[in-house]
Order: sequence, then structure tokens, then C-alpha cells
Amino acid sequence: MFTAQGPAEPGAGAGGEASVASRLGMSVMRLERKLRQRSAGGVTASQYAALVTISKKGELTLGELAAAEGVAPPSMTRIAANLEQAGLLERRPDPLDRRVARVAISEKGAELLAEARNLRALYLSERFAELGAEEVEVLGQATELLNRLACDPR
Amino acid sequence: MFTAQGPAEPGAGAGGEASVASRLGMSVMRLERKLRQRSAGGVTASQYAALVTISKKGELTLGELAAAEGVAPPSMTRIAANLEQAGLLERRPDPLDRRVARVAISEKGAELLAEARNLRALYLSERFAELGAEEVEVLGQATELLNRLACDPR
DNA sequence: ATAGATAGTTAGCATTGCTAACCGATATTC
DNA sequence: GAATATCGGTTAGCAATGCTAACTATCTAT
Repeated sequence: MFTAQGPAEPGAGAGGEASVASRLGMSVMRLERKLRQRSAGGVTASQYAALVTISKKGELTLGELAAAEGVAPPSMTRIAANLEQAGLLERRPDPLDRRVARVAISEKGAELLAEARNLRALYLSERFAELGAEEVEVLGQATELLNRLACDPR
Repeated sequence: MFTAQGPAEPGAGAGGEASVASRLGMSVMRLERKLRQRSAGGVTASQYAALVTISKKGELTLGELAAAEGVAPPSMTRIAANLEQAGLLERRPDPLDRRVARVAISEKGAELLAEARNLRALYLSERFAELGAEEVEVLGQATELLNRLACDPR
């Protein structure tokens, strides 16, 4: 299958980069399907993701948030509206520019995040139990890479 | 914040398993968002995924296909109907049991798959160019693991 | 023959993401 | 200082996707 020895041969793995890309794509899709269904805790998948980002970056504008999440502005408008309605984030007018909408996590939002960290992560954590220590380690490294790919605006 | 409640603590990477799980979840979501938008080639993301599975496994029933894709039967009914309408798969009645619907990829479907392998994989392949050889290797290994998690019916 | 299980379908809902068009606010330009 | 352009966000409406509930047709077992 896969030799865990590393750098030597780049794309020559088992089928080449294209194959890895293809299978990675499939796995991502299936995993996402499962994750979405477990995103309870009162917030949906997108809401949770937005909340995490807000929590991490502090106060930021809707546009920045949309960019950070990689969604179009109208999508974020809706997500934020729902979060606000649920009392999980606060909207603050920008004193200098009345067009921009700044948002920050509310106390309730922080609680929700801290307390549950959501079933989404929990689900994966549980699945990790099926893996060996080394495998979890690999996933940890891969997570960094995936994050990089995911955050790239392209 | 998070105490690793799992079995022992293996690599203890940077933040523990829960953190990895959380970030992996986020990355998966964002990546999936991007992938979905590039699923052109005439087929949608789910259709493409189903087609890949059919192509790989040969003729199989709709139920088997739904299970393989990890979606509910009604979802697969629709996906398959669309693929059939597009002439990308063939429906074959089971001679022994007239309830079951067997499907197999059509010539046109195989062509579409072979020729494009879809922008989905292509997109990832391109992103891989930003990574080093070692990193691609790590992703290759991780893909195996993710696949395992993704295919687990749980 | 009849009751129950099984494979798939139909119907209808919710989530999510997009684009197009629009509004108000700010910046620019003459 | 008024006209214009740009910018941040919103509204409206569409399409894809996944689900559950309920139904049909078929097969299996009694």
C-alpha cells in the first residue's frame, strides 16, 4: 500500500498524484456528508464553522469572514443572520464606515463552542480510536496540509 | 480545554487528537465547498462520485451503490436517475428479482470519466503543485486513512 | 393464501452555496 | 459641492444535495 518512508519518491506512490487527488476528493466528499449530519448542538455545519473562525480571529467584518470561510458574501450574510438570531454572535456597527458590519462572538456563542466543540469534531475523534497512534500522527500532519489547501483562496 | 480522553496519548502532536479532529473537520468542509464548485464536465459532484464507484465496482444494485456512497436510498435513486437520463449509466433489470435495479456504467459514462477524470481531481492535483514531495507523500498516506474513515458505514 | 420483509420510488422538507440585482455609504472627480 | 464610481452588505431567487415518511411492487415464508 503505502511505504511510510517519505521523501525519496514523490509522485510515484501508488498510482501517482492524480490518483491520490481523485481518492482524496472522494473521501472528502463522503466524510463531509457524514459530518454534516452530526452537526447538531443547535448549530448547523456552516454556522459552526463560521463561529469557530469568529472565535479564533476575534472581531471582524462580514466580508473578511466570508473570505476566511471561502464563501460568497450573500452566503455569509445568511449564516451570520442565523447566528445572530440564535444569540451566538454580536453585530457591531463600524464607527468609521457605516457600511461595514462587524461581528464578534457572544458569550453564549463562546459557551456553545467551548462546551460542545460540536459533535462534528467529536465524531472524528471517535473514529480516530480505530486508528493506530502512527496513523493519527499522519492525519495530524495531513490536517495541516489540508488546512493550507482549504484556506488558499483559489 | 481538551483532555485527550482517547486511548492513551500517542504523538500528542500539537494540541491533541480533539484539536486535530476539529481542524480536520473544518478543512474537509472548506475543501468540499471548493471541490463542489469545480465539478463541471457535465456532471455534478454526487453524480461524479457515484460514477466513479460504479466504474470501479462494475455492475451493482442501487442499494449497494447507495451504501457504498454512504447516502440514503432515495438520494441514490435521484442521482442514478439523472445519470441515466444523461446516458452515463445503464439500468439493467435483475432477471431473478424484479425489485432490484442493477446499474452499470455506459460507454458514454466511461468516456466522460476517462477523459476528464473531472475537474474535481484536477483541482486538487494543481494544488498539490504548491506542496513539497514529502508533503504529497503525507497526503497520500492520509488519503488511505481518510478513505477508511469515509467508507466506514458509521 | 396471506402476512411480512425487502428494493426502490415518490413527495416534500431543510440546508447550503451561488449569481444577479439592489441599497446605502463612502470616495473620487470635476 | 454635485455627479459619479466604488464598495460593503443585503435581498431575491435558483440549483444541488441529503434526509425522512409513506407508498408500490416484489419476493419469501408460513
